Amino acid sequence: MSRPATITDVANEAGVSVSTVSRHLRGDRVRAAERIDRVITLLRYRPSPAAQSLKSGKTGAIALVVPDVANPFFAAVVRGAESITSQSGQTIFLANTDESDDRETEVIEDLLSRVDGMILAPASENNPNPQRLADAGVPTVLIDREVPSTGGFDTVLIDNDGGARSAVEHLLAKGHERTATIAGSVESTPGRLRLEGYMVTMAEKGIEPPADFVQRGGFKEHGGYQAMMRLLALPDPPTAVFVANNLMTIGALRAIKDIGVKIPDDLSIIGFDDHPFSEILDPPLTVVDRPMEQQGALAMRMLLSRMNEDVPHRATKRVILDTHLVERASCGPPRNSPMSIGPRARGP
Amino acid sequence: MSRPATITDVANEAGVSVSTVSRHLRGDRVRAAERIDRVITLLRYRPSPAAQSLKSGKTGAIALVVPDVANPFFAAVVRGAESITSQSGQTIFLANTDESDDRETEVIEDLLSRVDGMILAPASENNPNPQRLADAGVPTVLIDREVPSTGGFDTVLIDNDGGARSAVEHLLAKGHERTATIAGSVESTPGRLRLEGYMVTMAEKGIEPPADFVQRGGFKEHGGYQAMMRLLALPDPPTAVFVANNLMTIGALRAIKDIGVKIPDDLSIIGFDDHPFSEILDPPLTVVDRPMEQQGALAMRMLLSRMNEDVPHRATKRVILDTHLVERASCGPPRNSPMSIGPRARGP
DNA sequence: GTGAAAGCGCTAACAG
DNA sequence: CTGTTAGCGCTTTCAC
Repeated sequence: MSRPATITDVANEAGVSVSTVSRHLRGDRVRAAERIDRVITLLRYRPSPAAQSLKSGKTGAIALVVPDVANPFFAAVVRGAESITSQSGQTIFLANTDESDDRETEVIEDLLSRVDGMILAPASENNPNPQRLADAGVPTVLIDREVPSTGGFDTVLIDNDGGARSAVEHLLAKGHERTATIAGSVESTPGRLRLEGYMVTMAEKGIEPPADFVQRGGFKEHGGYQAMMRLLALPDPPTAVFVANNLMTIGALRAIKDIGVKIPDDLSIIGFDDHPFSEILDPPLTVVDRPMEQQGALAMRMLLSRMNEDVPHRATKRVILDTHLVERASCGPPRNSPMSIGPRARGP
Repeated sequence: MSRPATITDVANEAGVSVSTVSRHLRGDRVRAAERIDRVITLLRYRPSPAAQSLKSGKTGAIALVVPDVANPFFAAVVRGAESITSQSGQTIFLANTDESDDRETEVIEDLLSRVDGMILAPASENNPNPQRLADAGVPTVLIDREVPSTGGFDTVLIDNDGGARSAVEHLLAKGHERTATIAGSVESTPGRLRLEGYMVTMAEKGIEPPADFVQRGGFKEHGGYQAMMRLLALPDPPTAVFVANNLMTIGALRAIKDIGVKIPDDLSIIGFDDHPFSEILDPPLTVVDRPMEQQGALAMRMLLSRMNEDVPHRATKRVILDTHLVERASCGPPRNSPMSIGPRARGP
């Protein structure tokens, strides 16, 4: 518990110079290798990251900045990213922005000079933070969300539009002309694109949903609850709802339970992002799923290769992963529709 | 995007010495204050954390090391801890150990010299990592889990034993002599104590559960699934199960669904740790809950005060937070029991 | 109030 | 292969 040993302590104790110790540490062959190793363990020597990075300009760390660590999607992204770095010897610093641009600014300012690279899921699209990173020369890859105004970032997205489309088409195919949506934060890429996917798909079928059928939920459970409550209170409520993310879906389902609406008889519901509990709900939840860990792993691979680059300005990569529909049992035909005749039908 | 500005650049540009700039930055009154500020923004100057900590020995960062960021409990702990640091100007580095001692060792070795303090939920109780931190002189507070062998840490626990007891007593009160448990990792504090709570409470009622009634689930969803499958495959299965954490409960419920067992008619189930989805399950899940964010906030407060300490060896604090039972509808009387007579009874 | 200068622990020339 | 030495950017005496 005394003062931590420095490289000088090791050198003295081993009877060599600091450069020899340093070389040995970096992998060069040295005569005193064994002796140095012995002294290192004896003294519990650990190189000081501060000194190393002051000298080298490298920190050996990567930041992973996400809006919500508690969201199972981002937890999966973290797992995916970690699975890649475990090879590379880089440390990951995880940070949470709570879906707030301001918090994100703070976090980034703080991490900026402590890391060699950053994976960022920006809280919103019109947000100067990624540009800040670019200005500071920190290699950055954007994940799940992009910032159109300031190009030049490698990005790993999913097909939000296509995912939303497949969800809405699924509902439409069951006969739900009265399909509503609970959108996330439309300032963010997934929020905007999933809403767009809903609107466009509806329009293609010649349906113009009433304004009330588009509710905002802000990506959090509470927002999903409120939004569903508003939908259910409508004089002429929807027969189906597309909820644009996992957390909001939990909230929406709570509202549905509180009101006593029956799924799928009274209301069909489809979520975005799968979750282990989707299967154990009653009825099991139909969702749009996507390769979450893969998204994290890919982003990390892209970042690593970007960081190891000699020429800093290679062309920008933008990859879009596919979603797929996992059909379970939360979507049925609307009540009173011709399609609802059958064992499940209950109406007059 | 050129070389980041240093304090020397600022000093030159402002026409003062570096020490004046440094003093201004640290809050001293300086004549050139305004001019310096202007130059700082002009040059986008940011002090280098590496240089600062090399000089001062402080890093301005705190590590929060948990076994599983994806577990909603730890996500809540993170939120709680962040709510405290946002005042203190410290950065939080979050790290994941995946419930593995070895991974934890790596992570800690890596973070050791990058932070001023650490909040750690050790993967297991017989694990040298906390001792490693103590040896290195890093102020540490343990959360949720302790390491009995090496005392001397401030610790924030919950009443695992009492929580388990209340769960088992709840089941017993409904008439379930045949109560089984799905335990977490018994190498960890909560795993060990919750199992102990189960055993002791059963014993007090004069019940000795068959060996098969104690299943290990390792705190992950998959383990809970497997464990419940084994329980359900028993020639004489339990009528109630106490599952020792949230993730395993999801797995257990999946197994129950797969097999087609009905809750609570065929089987009662009680979980540990509440979750938003507990309410939307059918039937809603009865659980033992605890103040999660508070646990994180408290740990951070204790760490901060420990870090600001002059005398390094104040007496160790150990706080234990209470749990409470949230009764919903997943526990009923056992089938065929006298208590099951009533509207819910279905047996012969 | 201010500036000059030493030095935190390490790496990377540069000489041997 | 090895040792000497000059900083990396910053804080902090120490003198003014």
